[in-house]
Formats: sequence, structure tokens, C-alpha cells
Amino acid sequence: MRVSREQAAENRRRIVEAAARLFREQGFDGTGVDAIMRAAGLTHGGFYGQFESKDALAVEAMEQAIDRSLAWQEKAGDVAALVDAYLSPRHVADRGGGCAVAALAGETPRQTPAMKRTVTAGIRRQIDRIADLLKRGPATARRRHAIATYAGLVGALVLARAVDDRVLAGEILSAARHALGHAQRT
Amino acid sequence: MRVSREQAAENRRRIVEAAARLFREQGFDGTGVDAIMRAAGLTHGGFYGQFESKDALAVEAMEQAIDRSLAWQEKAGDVAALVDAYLSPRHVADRGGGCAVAALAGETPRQTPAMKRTVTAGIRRQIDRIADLLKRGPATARRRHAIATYAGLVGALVLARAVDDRVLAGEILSAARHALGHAQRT
DNA sequence: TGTACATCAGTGAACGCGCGTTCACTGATGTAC
DNA sequence: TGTACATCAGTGAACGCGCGTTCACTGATGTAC
Repeated sequence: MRVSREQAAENRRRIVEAAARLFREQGFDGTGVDAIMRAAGLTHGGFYGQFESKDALAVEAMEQAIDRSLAWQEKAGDVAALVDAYLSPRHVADRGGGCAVAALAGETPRQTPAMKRTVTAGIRRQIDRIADLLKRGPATARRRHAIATYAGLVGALVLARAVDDRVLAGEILSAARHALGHAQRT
Repeated sequence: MRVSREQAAENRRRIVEAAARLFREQGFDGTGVDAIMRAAGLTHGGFYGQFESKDALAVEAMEQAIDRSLAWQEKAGDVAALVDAYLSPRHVADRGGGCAVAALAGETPRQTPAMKRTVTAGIRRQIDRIADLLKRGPATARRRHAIATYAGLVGALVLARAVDDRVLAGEILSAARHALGHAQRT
């Protein structure tokens, strides 16, 4: 049953969307082509008409997730706002819709070189974005500060998600918020 | 071919050792029972004489990796020494022998409740250990500071490993070392 | 101390299952006239 | 504008493979006398 070109393009978009969410929620290994296609409202057989392989889709999904994250951050006017949004309980709970680096960076060593390149580029853009938000100091210090801030954000989110105790998770978030929110003044 | 009780106990130890290394290197999903048994010098069939399941072994391997990490850290006399050791290129490269939380925390949401408990306990002990090393300030501030430090360490290690550019990886390590090494003075 | 037998750690083939991928087919879409 | 046919997006069964797990078997170890 053929489908219009617009419909096919729309289906492709839905596949990438579903993949970006499922990969972040359950990891690359933990998410099957079958599950992605079902989430997109299709059957798994049609997958290879749209994508060369699961790995190729993974790269595309990762790129999309990173783009969305950065676009979302455009709303943050300063580092404190970005830190607050990143270290919110909402972000901890929304693994599937949140930071792709925090959700998937741990699995990248086992991924394609293309995936590593995509992740590296995403991390670079994220660092630049934070450095832009820092108003004070020379460029090299701002960049160094941006990197340390991003590391603190990713680490705190990963730890808060790894822990099975909401109180401890909250403590991790608030400790990191305190350290990173005030760091701008040092 | 039966084997002496000491030999059997020794074999069991080797299985846990191999699992602790392989899980950190390749993840839980990425490491098969077969690969673990081969790394321990045995065949895969004997696995279930020693362990109830792959998940049960994973918990034991995680516990061992965390214990070893903390024992190793006993050598560090202050936070600066711990930060330097944690954020060394050597630790970045030695994923299989390094921090189990940084290597595997991203996969824990998909693991057994027992695994989550083990990881949570490990994170708690790690935070306490860092807080003990902090000399200055009241207990609550020390704890908050310890959490932020640990988050910074884990995040920087994860980012440095995710990146396919050694220069950027080095930059991440040194930025975090700078931020966390000097943080004690604030 | 030596012998006979029960025990059981480890072997290797086999299992059921889900995975990524392929393929013959379907039938609506797009195109040529 | 209408008709006839080629195209091709999507279907669903099937593939080979590796996984976690099971099991009948082996033969050295441990034990009872």
C-alpha cells in the first residue's frame, strides 16, 4: 500500500522522533527497530526503505535530540536559568525528552565512529553555548568555566537518575545547583 | 571433570573479576555470559552452577568494582589528590578498571532493583568519602560540596570519554581539575 | 593407608527467543498519454 | 479531464545469528569403610 510522498516524509520524521525518545529512555542496545517502528505507527519491515541501518538512524536521532536541546536552551538568558532548568526534577524524570549526552554518552564508546563524531560536535556546541552565556572574564577563562559547568550538570543529572532515592536525588540536584549557580561569581 | 573446592572458589572469584571489567568496558547489554566465562578461562555452561543469573552476577561485580574504587581512594590524603587521580588520562583510558558509577550509571535505569540499590549505596559511600576529605566548614556545607565535587568528577570523566578528540578530552579534564581542585578554597 | 563409591564443578550441545535485516508481495500514488 | 500503467511505501513472513539459560554427561575430588 503505497503512500503519498508527503505522508512518507512525515512517517520518516515520526520514526526519527520516536527513535530519539526511545534511545534516550532505554539506550541504543535496549531499543529495537521493531519498537521504534511500532512507536511511529508502522510495521518494522518498512524500516529499510527509509534508513540504511539502525546505526544510521541512531546518528540521525542523536543529531535531532541535540539540536532540540540547544534550541530549547535559547530561552535561557543566563547560566543560572540554564542550570535551574537542567537540574530540575522534571529533567531527571524526562530522560526520553532530555539531554541526549547525559542519557547516552556512556554508551557511545560502543557506537559507530559517525556517532562519536556527532556526540563530540554536540558537546562542543553545548560548551560554546554556555561560554556565550558567561559575561565575565577573558575568553579562555569563560571557556574553561563553561566546560566545568557542563561537566557538573551532566554528572549531577546522571547521579540523580542513577539513585533510587528521591531525597538523595533532590540533594544531588540542589548541591549542584548551589555550586554551579554561584560559580559565576568566583 | 570435577575440581577442588579451593579451585572452584578461585574460579568464582575470577568470573566476578572478569565481569567487573567487561561490564565497565562494554556495558551490561554489551557483555555476554559467554564472553565473561571465556575471559575467566572457563566454558559458559558452568556459569549457572556458580550464579543464579547474569543479573545476579552483575550486582556482585558492581559491588566489587565499587569496593575496589573506594579502597584505592584510601591512598588519597586530600580532595586535590583524589581529583587529580580521577581526572587523569589514565582513568579516561582505563574504563574497565575505573569508576563503576561513571562507566555504568547511565545503564542502571534498565537494571534490576537490586542493582539500583547497590549503585545508590555506592554513590552514598563515595559522597561520604569525599566529605571526609574536606576539612573546612560545617558538616552540611561539606556534604553539599562533596556532592557537587563528585558530580563534577563523574560528568567530566563521562564527557572526556564520549569525545573522539584527545585535545578536547584533555581540555575537559583540565577545566574540571581547575574548578574542583580550587573549589575547596571557596 | 588403601579401596570403592558418591558427589558435583565444569563441559559442550541444545533450547527458545528476540534481534537486525531481507524479500516477495500489495495496492494506492504518480505519470504518460 | 479521464484512462492505463509503472512506481514504490509499507506489509508481514522469513532469514541467520547471538543471547541467556538448561541439561545429560564426564571424570576428578571428597568421603566412608
